[in-house]
Amino acid sequence: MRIGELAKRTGASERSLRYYEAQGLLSPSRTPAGYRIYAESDVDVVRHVQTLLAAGLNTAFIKEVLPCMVDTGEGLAPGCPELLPHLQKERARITMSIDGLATARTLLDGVISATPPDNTEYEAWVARRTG
Amino acid sequence: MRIGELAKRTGASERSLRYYEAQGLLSPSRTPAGYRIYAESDVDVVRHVQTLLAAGLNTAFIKEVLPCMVDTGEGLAPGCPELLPHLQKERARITMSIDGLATARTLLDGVISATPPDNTEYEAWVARRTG
DNA sequence: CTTGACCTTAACACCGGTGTCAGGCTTTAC
DNA sequence: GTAAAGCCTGACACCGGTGTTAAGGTCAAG
Repeated sequence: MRIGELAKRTGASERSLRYYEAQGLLSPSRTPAGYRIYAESDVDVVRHVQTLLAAGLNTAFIKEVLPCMVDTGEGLAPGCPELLPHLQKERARITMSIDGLATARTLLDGVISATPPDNTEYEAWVARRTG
Repeated sequence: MRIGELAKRTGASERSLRYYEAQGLLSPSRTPAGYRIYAESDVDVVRHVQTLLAAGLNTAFIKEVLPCMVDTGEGLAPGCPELLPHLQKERARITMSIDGLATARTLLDGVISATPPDNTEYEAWVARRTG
């Protein structure tokens, strides 16, 4: 498929897909005219990239990890031992991050539940905004 | 206390503390010479700021929320009704973010557990690095 | 008086993925 | 043949909190 379709199917912008390629995360083939042609499996690759990017991993590390995430149909391919330390560091960072987010959410919950049950003021505010 | 002590007690850099002030999150008093003097309660304020910043809220919104987080000793002060919609939006975003992080962690767990039990190569790599 | 720790403001730079625009080529549809 | 949609490369800008440095003021201790 071409870049437009991949963008639609993954939700990634064309800009991002080209960026991923520049970082070595994707290697689409090309038509004689230079158009990028992506394999069906690239849909999953992009999804993985999106997930890991959102989790704070950078493209350099994702590039190293991706080859270890090739699904051979029967589980994952044998992993990359030399990546293990960094892999575990990232995992720990993600866990810390989740904890921080949970703490922040609890903090917000406190504020939310402390909001006066009398929400006259809020309703007036909404009425003002929505005209 | 002065800025150096607050920095030590909160882990925030002096740079960050001055930035928070510039954004209206802190309003320390000043000595005649211009030194910032922080109240004891500012320690908690900074901790809240750190928590919310780490959760992706920006300083502009934190500035609005902070007054609603004044602990009156007996629970929180009555909240700010007009903030409720944004508050809930941020809460939802945090929850989405947690979900995304959990997904990423599961993905990494797959790679980690797919690493060959034979870690000869990794040990050799460690030996090489640690000399 | 001087040294050194601590403080002040101001300015510049960075990260790193993404938005966006310009100028131009290719393919598809009519 | 022509219009429209799609794709190409390249370049500039942004976010927004933080690091860092420069040039200087303040203050307690020796």
